[in-house]
Order: sequence, then C-alpha cells, then structure tokens
Amino acid sequence: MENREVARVLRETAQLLEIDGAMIGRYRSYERAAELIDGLPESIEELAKDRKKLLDLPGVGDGLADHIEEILKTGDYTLRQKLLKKYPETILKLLELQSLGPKKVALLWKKFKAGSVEQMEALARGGKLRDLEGFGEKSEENILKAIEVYKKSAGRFQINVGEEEAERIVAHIREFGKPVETVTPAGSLRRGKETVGDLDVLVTLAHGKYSAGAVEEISEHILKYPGIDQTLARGENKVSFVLKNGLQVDVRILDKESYGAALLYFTGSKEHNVTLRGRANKMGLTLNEYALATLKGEKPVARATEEEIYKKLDLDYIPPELRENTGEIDAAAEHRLPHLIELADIRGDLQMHTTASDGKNSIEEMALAAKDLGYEYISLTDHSKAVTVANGLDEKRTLEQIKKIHAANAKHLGIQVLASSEVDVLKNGKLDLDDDVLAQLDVVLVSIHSYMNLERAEMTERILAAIENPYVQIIGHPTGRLVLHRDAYAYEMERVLDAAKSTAWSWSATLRPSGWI
DNA sequence: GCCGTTTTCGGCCCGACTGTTTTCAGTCG
Repeated sequence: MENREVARVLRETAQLLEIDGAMIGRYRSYERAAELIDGLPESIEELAKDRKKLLDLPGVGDGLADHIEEILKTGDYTLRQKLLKKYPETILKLLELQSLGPKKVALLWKKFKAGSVEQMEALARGGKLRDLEGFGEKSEENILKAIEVYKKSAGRFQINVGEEEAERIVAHIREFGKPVETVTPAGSLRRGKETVGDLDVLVTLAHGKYSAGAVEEISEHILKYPGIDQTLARGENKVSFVLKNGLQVDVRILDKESYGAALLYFTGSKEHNVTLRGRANKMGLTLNEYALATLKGEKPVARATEEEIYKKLDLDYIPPELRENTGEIDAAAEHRLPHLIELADIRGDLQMHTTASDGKNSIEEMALAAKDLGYEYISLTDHSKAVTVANGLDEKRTLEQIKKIHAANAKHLGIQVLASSEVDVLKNGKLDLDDDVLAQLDVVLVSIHSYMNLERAEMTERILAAIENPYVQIIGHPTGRLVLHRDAYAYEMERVLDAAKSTAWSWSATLRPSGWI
C-alpha cells in the first residue's frame, strides 16, 4: 500500500472525527500522522514491519501504530468505516468548499442531512440556509460562489503556471511605486513544490510609511489587476482574489520591519511553521507573522530577516525547499542540513531529443544551446522505433545517428555530445533495439511508453528484465507520471533500485567515448 | 490520540477576516 493511500485513510478519519465533534487533539493526532506519512521518504509498509520503528515516528503511539497496521493489512480502518455509516463519503467534499468547515458541515448534516456538494447547492439556491444559526444571506451567496470555484478548478496548478502568474502580479504591484519596498511570492511556489494550490504574495511598505491609508490605496491598485475574476476578501492588510483560470491569490501587506517573520510565515509549510512555533514556545518565545518575540511582554527578538529568526531559534538557516516538517528542523538544530543542488551544480543533461525523432532542433543546435547553459556534456536520446508517433529510430537509423554525433564531436563544439538512445521497454521487458546496436552507444537509457497500466508484479518484472540487459545504464522517467495528469505506474521501485545497484557500472569508465574533446 | 524544562493530566499554533453577531464562533492559511 502506498504512503499516500495510508495517509488518505487517516486524513479522512480525522475529517470525519472533526465533523463528528471529536475533541480537538484526537482528530489532530490523525491529521498529524497523515501529514507525517505523506512526507515520509521511505515506504510505510516496509517501515511498519518493525513495530518499534513505527513507534519511533513522532506522534505515533500504541493506538496509531495499531491503526496504521490495520490500514496496511486490510486497506481500510474500522473507525473510518464506522463514521461512514453515520455520514456519506461525499460529505468530505463539502470541506473543500471555501467558507464551509467542519462545524457548519456538521450543522447542515444535522438539520438537512445534506452530505454532498449537489445537495448543498440545492439548499443554497432554495434559500434554505439563511435562517440557520450562524448563517445569513451572505453565507448562502458565499457557498454558491464556492461551489462554482469547486466545479471550475480541480484545485491545483503546475508550478510553472503559478510562476508565470506570480511574475505578472508582482510586476503589477511594483508599478505602484513608493512606499512599496518588496513584493515577494511565498507559499508553495517559493518552496518549489511541483504544484501550487494558490499564490501567496507578500508586499512590504517602507518602515514609517505603513498606514491604513497607504494599504487602502495599494489594495485598490492591486484589485485593478486585469486577470481578476472575483474578489474574495479585502481587509486591513490582506486582499484575496481568484484569477480567471481559477487560481486563488492572497496578498498580504505589512511593514518592512517584519519582513523576515512575514516571509517565514507566508512561505510555510504550515506544518513547518507549527513546529517552529512549538520550538519557540519551549524557548519562552512566540512566533507569528510580525515577529519572534518574548512570551511575556511580547518584546520582539527577531523579525527583519528569516536568517536572524532561525538563528534566535538556535537553528541553521533552512532553505524554503526543505520546509515541510519532515525532519529539517532537527537537522538544522544539529547542523546537518543537506546541501541542496543549485542550477550551477548541473553539469549536463542525459535525456534530450533531436529532429531525428520528435525533437525540435539538430544535434549541433542542442549542443551549442547546452554549452551556453554551461553544461559539460549532453546525451542525445532520440526515441527508438516502437514509439512510432515520435518517429522513433530503428537499428539502421540509430547507427546513422551515432555517426552524425561522432561527426559533430569532431568539430570540437566545446561540449561533449554522447551518442545515446531512449530505448523503449516493450511489454515483455525486452528492449526495442538489438544488443549489437546498443553496444555501440555511449549511454543506453531505457523508458516505458506503453502498457502503463500493468499489474504491479508484472510491471516490476518488466523493468527488472530491462535493466538486466548489460548495456542498460539509465531508466528514463522512472515513475512515468505526468504531474496533475497521470499517476505513476505501479511497481516495486525498491526492488528495481536494488537490482540497479547490483548491476551498477562506472561513470568514469563510460564517459570517455570516442568523441571526447 | 499523544506527550512531557507547562510531565502522567490537560492541553494540543496563532492571528486575521467574515458574517453574524451586539461580543463572538467559525473558517482560513
């Protein structure tokens, strides 16, 4: 069972418990366990084979260990099933609607037995909600708006979409000029996640220039941004709106003196921040978006930069990409944070296509572009013949391509071009090109492009068979997923990695092909 | 359900905003 599956069962249990009116701590335990397992680098299934290791996980005690074991064994969990006898599964979708939380969902269930988005829409349209305690006409309107957003957006966007939107919005806000000092995209975008659910943008005003009037004027300007579909909120220091493509944007406007605290807060992740606050509390401090301050007297200790806040918390600076509460805080305390790979660390690219198959550029164009990026080498991996839609190369064309690559290297382009191929792994694990051709390639990369829905066991055997071939050095796109569009194909990656280790080969021996300059 | 320089019970992050309320509960990030 995949980690995310186990996490999903636990998270849904937490949500159902909350709707059911459980004590705050109880459902939060489930919630925390779900987050933890979602972010675990190793397989929970493997880890759970040793109960001691399970109990070593923070926030997992005897109770949750039992529950996790049950989920792994049966694929479900008694408490979740019991709650689902009481509430329909569709009630969980209601929690995705903006302005509806567990308390209101519980009330609506109690009064109307409304447990789905469709039922909710009918009630709101019929004006049935406005007389409920805590509701009014406005709440009804908001629920209808939220249902519209829910229907329109599946929720998340690829990071590049978020990045492009953020660039435009930042440019728009900067146009305002003084007293705006900084405009910084934060949130999951800054953390470099694959997808973003919304955009968080932090705007700071020059210290001494912060006033209700200034914020008012800037909010006014921000809301003139042409891509806005609807405004969601406008408060003393915050504006929220939804873009026409469904992406939600939250802009917070604060005083420059709190820049570090604010950036830390709006970058998240939420779980990272929660743990930082816990740490602050233990040190007699409190952390919010304005400052790290003393618990008593609220005297600011640090606030201008993230660096000084981490320092006051006795932590090394944690780069945004690591702020997921998956052990980075302990690591920062013990000075053992990893060095993250930077663009400048990248020396080459081992998978790219040319016009020989479905690429857009020639061998030389690719080589020179890579050289401009500062690369030392590239490996040209045009498709093999099974991928007919991509004009894949057969044995004969592959041999011709190798010759062309060697000829390009002979021109001393200033970069090493490796002759390679993205060899298709056929359904039975056999490769799409003959071994005597593979033998002539500098690097052999193999990929799966067909029959992606095989059963787990069959897919595992297929990939294992492929890498048993002595010429194979790299598995291309090893998960096969397309972010937000297609899930990874199912196979036992650990077994494949073990096999890869045992058939390992030496880079130093291989990266000296005939065309080395 | 978990956990301990607030310790074996009592609390579980914290502040802004909204809409409904005349002082606050619920939601959100």
